[in-house]
Amino acid sequence: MTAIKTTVRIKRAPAERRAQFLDCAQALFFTRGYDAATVNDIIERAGLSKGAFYHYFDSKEALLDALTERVAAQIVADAEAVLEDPALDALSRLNAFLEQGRQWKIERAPALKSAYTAVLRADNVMLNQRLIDATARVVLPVLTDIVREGVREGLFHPPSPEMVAEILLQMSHARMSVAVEAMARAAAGDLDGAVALLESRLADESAVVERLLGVAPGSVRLVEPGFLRAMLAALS
Amino acid sequence: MTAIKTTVRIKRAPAERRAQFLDCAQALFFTRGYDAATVNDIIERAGLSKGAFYHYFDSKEALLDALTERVAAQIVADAEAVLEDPALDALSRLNAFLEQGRQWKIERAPALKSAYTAVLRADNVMLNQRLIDATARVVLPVLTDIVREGVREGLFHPPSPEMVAEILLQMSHARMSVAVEAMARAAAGDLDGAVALLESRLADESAVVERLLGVAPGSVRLVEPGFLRAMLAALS
DNA sequence: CCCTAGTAGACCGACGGTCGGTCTGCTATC
DNA sequence: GATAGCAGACCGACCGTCGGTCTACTAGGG
Repeated sequence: MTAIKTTVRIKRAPAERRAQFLDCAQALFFTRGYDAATVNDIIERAGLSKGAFYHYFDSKEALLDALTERVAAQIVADAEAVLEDPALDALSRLNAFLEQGRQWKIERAPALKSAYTAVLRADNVMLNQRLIDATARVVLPVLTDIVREGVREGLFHPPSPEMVAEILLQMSHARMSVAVEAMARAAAGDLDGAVALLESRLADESAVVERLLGVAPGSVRLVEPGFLRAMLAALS
Repeated sequence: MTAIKTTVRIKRAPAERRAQFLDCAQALFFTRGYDAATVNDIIERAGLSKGAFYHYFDSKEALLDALTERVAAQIVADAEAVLEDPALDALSRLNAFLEQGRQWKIERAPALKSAYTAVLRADNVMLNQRLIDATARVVLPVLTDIVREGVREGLFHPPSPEMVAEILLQMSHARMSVAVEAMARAAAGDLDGAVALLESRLADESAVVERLLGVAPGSVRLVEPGFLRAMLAALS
């Protein structure tokens, strides 16, 4: 009846296929957004079928979970060296961890702008929330440990280590919208304004963290001289 | 062919109809969730038609916006007396504002439990985010003003008034999940554990705020003796 | 040692059901 | 009779399902 279409079939290692779907989904989710990117879009980009998709993932949402999980796992993997180094005291470890984050941003600078704006779009809350949750699950324990370590070492004097770690993380999430605003300004030609905006935000954050940890001003390095300008210039 | 059904038509003031939709949607969104509650569910509950729905709202999302806007507006309206009272200094105003929040919770205690759990469900991120955004838009300026006022009065010494206000708000949002956990414990019979959990959380938050504002411990009243126990007992 | 029947599971794509949204036209009111 | 308010049949897009196909591998007979 219906003509049987014989398509070329290439078989690959399952893990590879999964990754292939995840890669395509990531690209689409971070540009069009989670809702706007349909399963058909994903399979088209992957050059695979509906059947293949649902062979590897129970649902579109399950794919999102797998994706955010992968991102979160990458973060701790990158930071492992810093987190395990026994030579560091708590403050150095915290600063090294923050530096790691800056490094991470430099490496993926090209993708960052579209990712940030995509994630913050009103119709893309799902992706944003899942990313926040997934990263929080892995980063929050790490931060809490560092703060507790600092307390043991007598370096930090926070009212509550857990709350301070939580606030540190929340501030970095809230910072995204400021970063988007800054990138917009930079794109509009106002590089100085953009730098100033983010710099003052980060200065405020630093002051808050230092106050909470009970350390001297300037101890916590949220911002590195020149970093913001280089970053914002590269992104516009 | 199909028999024409003549339904009784009741004419009402447009604002009233709008409110009717909003009421029904609110009830459904806070129980089933935003995605799960379909437009058909809403119009069925309201006893009205698709045509009526799309006569008053451009889309389902527009309805959500209107709903969150209404909630946010209610919050400032309730708090206006406290916010305008010129007799209060900044610390008293802050405490009065927090007390107002507690009062608000007592009044709507019956709906709170289901609302909290519904809002925090993974598949209900949209509702949660819109509520947070809408309330932030109205509450953040208010909090920032109070903190700035305290600085002028020489009562507060924050590293950054804006950041402190932001943190205050974020903590209260993050608190929701702790509250849900506490309500679960209370429902499981462990009222003491539930009270202890929330009490320690609020103590930590108070300590953080006091440290940030540079005021004496005990100055900020996030928790009132007996309030938590009464609340949790009523909810389980 | 090769050849082949048998099997697991990777992969296909038409189809179903649901849901947000549109459109035509009726109806009560002025 | 004109018009705003409203009814509900209808549309298209989407997610997820399902019967089935095709490839790679394995086991056992020649």
